Amino acid sequence: MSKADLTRQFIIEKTSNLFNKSGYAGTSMTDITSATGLTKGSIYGNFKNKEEVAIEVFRYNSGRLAVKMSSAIGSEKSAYNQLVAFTDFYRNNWDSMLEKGGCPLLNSATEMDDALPFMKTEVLHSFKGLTERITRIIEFGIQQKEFKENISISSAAYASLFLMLIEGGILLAKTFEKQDYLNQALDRVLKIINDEIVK
Amino acid sequence: MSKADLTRQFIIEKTSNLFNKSGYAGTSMTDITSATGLTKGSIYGNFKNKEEVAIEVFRYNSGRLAVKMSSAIGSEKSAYNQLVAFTDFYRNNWDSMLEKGGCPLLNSATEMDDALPFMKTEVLHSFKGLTERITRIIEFGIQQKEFKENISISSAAYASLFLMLIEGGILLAKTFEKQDYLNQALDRVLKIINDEIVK
DNA sequence: CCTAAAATATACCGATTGGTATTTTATTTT
DNA sequence: AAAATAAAATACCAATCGGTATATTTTAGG
Repeated sequence: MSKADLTRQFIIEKTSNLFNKSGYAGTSMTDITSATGLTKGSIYGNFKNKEEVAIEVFRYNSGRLAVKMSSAIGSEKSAYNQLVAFTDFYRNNWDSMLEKGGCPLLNSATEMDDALPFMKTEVLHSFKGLTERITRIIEFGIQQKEFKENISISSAAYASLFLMLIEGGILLAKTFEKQDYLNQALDRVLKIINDEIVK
Repeated sequence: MSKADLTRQFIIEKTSNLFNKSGYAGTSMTDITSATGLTKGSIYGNFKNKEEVAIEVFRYNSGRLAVKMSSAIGSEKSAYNQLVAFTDFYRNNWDSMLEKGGCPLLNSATEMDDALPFMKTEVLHSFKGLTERITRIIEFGIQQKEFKENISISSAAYASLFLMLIEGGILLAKTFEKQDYLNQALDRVLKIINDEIVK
């Protein structure tokens, strides 16, 4: 890893919470310099503009989420336990997610889709990655005869349904400052799994 | 209605989509003047600052949502039909909501809770109003012997669950540009009503 | 119709915005 | 250690930011 790459990574990490909390429009170059302790010349020596920093920060935030989730799910063998680990991931990491400014997918998606199209592709890609991951677990469970053969909606539909519930739960938990809302969403996800998917 | 009040209302209406789409940080005073055709002097003659415009715009946006929903629900007599009307409201008004920049509650809640606390109270109040409205319908249904006496979670818990599903559905529908996601969330709300609430 | 008041427009303010050219400082390579 | 190269700091840019004081226009009352 070259010095330049190291500094790039340093800038990304130091501003990751900043962008997630204040958004793209709400984060200034001065905010970035004070968060990193570097000067503007250094930032622009490593990134071509503010957009590029924001994109890399989003990739970092959503990437880290994906990695942490993978390690939580990966240790489980059965499809059922993988889905439980998926919900537990949100349950156990809520405090950490909250202090980082909440779910980067939710935050970026709401800011980007209207005014700032430059990151839409990134956000879309992250959402797809997450739903596909859950979809594959369900399909794996079906294949392993662990789950019903004829689930009433498609695996992908269940995956997106879970994501909606969880993102909605995050929204309310953050707004009302009560994790209970997220837990309620997660409990509902588990109920659906038990009632409709598990044999 | 005085001239001043009229102009205030005019400014609010003309900038309502602007704030909902670009957010508070992403909307400048110049944006406001071009959207209204008025000058800065006129804006500041009617509002004390940008914050006040944003607050009034949010009140207008969430208020209109509440009014339109009330008129959709209000014509129904039974609690069940009121809940169906509630879901149909989102189904039928999706296009309109989309071109206004999406759900103002979702948009404002995500931007406000970290960086801009001045509007948190407003957003919270709107969320509470919405959940209380649904809670009352469920309680009314129970009272009318239309719904089960012993629902498995509280009326308020069902109400917030529905809201999570719908806001999550809106998020995905907007991100993927497919109303199907919202419809899926709404179908799930109806399924829960039929399976767990209706006698 | 004239006058007082209210509302809007004009012109401006200092501060901050994103971004760049240039100089200074670190880091490699020879 | 000297020379070449890369990276970071300084100093600056025009443009825009939110906001205000003042002048002009519009409205309302007698």
